[in-house]
Amino acid sequence: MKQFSLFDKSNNSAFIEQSGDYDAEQAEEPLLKQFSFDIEATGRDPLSDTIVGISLCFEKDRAYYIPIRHTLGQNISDALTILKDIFEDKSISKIGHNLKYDILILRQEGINVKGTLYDTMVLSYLLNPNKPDHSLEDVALEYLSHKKKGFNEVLGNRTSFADIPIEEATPYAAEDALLAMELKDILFKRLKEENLEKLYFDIEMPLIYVLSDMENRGIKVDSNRLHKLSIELESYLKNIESNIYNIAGERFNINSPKQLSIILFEKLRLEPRKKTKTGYSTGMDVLEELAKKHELPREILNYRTLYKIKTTYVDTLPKLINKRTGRIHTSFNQTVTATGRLSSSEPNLQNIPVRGQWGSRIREAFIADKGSVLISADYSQIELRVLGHLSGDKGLIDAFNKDIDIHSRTASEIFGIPLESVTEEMRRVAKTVNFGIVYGISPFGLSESLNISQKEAALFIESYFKKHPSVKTYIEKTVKSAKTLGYVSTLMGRKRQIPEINSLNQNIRQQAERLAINTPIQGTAADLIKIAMINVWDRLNKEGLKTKMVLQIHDELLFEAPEDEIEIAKEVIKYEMENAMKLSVPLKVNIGLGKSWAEVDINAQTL
DNA sequence: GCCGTCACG
DNA sequence: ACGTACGTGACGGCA
Repeated sequence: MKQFSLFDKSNNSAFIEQSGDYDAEQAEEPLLKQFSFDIEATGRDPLSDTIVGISLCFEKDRAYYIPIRHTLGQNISDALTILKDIFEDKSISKIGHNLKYDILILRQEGINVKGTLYDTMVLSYLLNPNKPDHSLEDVALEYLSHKKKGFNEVLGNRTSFADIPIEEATPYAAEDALLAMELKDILFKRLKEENLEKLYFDIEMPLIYVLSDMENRGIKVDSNRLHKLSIELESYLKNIESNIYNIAGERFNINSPKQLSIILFEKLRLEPRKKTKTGYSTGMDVLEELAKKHELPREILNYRTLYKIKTTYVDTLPKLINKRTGRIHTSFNQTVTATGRLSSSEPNLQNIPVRGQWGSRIREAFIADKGSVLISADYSQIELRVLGHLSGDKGLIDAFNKDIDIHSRTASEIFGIPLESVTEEMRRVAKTVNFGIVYGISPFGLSESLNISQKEAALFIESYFKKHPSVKTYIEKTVKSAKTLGYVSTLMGRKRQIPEINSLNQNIRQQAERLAINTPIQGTAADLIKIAMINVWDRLNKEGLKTKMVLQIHDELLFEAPEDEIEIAKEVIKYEMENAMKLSVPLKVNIGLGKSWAEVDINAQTL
């Protein structure tokens, strides 16, 4: 006798249906086109957890919960074998909330999900990328006015979902599948109304498969190397710490900006430069200035650098090495940023240090598997190329067509000198100007980051726009359109609402205008690399290569390739990235190669 | 749980 | 006069 528990929405209760035999036909239903599902697991880590049960919904108002590894109650042990066929059937669409998680956990069970996905979390994100929370609880509340119990609420003081009696587990689990089913219709209808269907099917939906593959693969990290680094950092920190106490004439908590303020601005009577909400700023730019007058700020800066490196990276990364795989598996979040970029967390592998000696030494610990190498491929000046395309600016297009160093070119323009006469310093200034343009430049912002007067900054901006009138009109056109429509969009039609664009408060309005300028540029670059990821991934699969995409860092992709595949992998990667989109400027990708991430960076520079 | 700080693109 | 570069995530301090 097997148990099949059913949740019936009409009387809002769950019950256990006794059925003589578990009938696959009954669950599958003939002519099944789509179904929604949700997996309950032992914890929250898809690479270590096992499935406790699965809820399934084939039609609205009725969902099933299939206990697979419940401690309390009978289980249907062959359910996964039966379900494998429908999960792997390309012609059956899968509906769920955060399907990347379910795909990952099903893979641990040997199930390779295929076919069209309707991910209500991703759908909600595309409809409103400003929404801070796309959890099922929050999306159901917004679109269905339905208050759903949180997982922890249901769990209570029990440790695992498996410890919840089936009678209690069923309504909770079944509700998730039901909600996803209901939300799919509502969200998808809205998606079509907003003309976001193509963006979903061409980019975000296939990307779910790519990201789950990357997370599943992970990256190898040499914890021995990091351990040695930690010991070295520890001794440096001890020295700097006692040096700081000597200079200050007392011991205090260096990590407390509040205590540091007292030392700097009261005891030593140094001049405060900036205020924060809570007091005087002790940020890097301020300490950099103060360092000219006193020796303490420099030591604080040194301390902070090393402390950051040690606590955030060197000591933390080894703890996140997965026991089963021996590798680090980050989460790539697809529904976080307002612009369409990905983010990475637990750990964030998109902000691993790169500058200075410590950057290299940390990246030396990111290594390829035995017999493989790491290949990095990064887009050169992606955002400025996107700006060139979006604005149609002749100067930018010409520069990229001729493959001229763009910052040097800008320098020659804003300083009014020939390209050959541009100095390193002028190039540095021009680089900042170029960044500023992409961020929605203001004289204040530019003056702050260049440490010049607002007047001088305004002159740079003026001369830039004189040389690039199309960029100026493009920016004006974008802001104007944002004011009329209330949103801006990327080349692929991704939208970001800018509700503050018509604010009467000047500060808020100007900030909104900068978002309106920056979002189409940053967002189009995000669209572009996402397309490249999908195309590279497809090609690698189709050609049966073992090369694996492991990281995305906004304009860079990192791969792990078997040594005998290096040449073909490089070719596929470069080609697919440079041809991800046909723009009015060429796309350029630099390739680096090495046994560690540090080596890859060095090689990329010299290649 | 927020704030300041700082790592990355 | 005011407060301002765009997008993230993680850490320690502190209430």
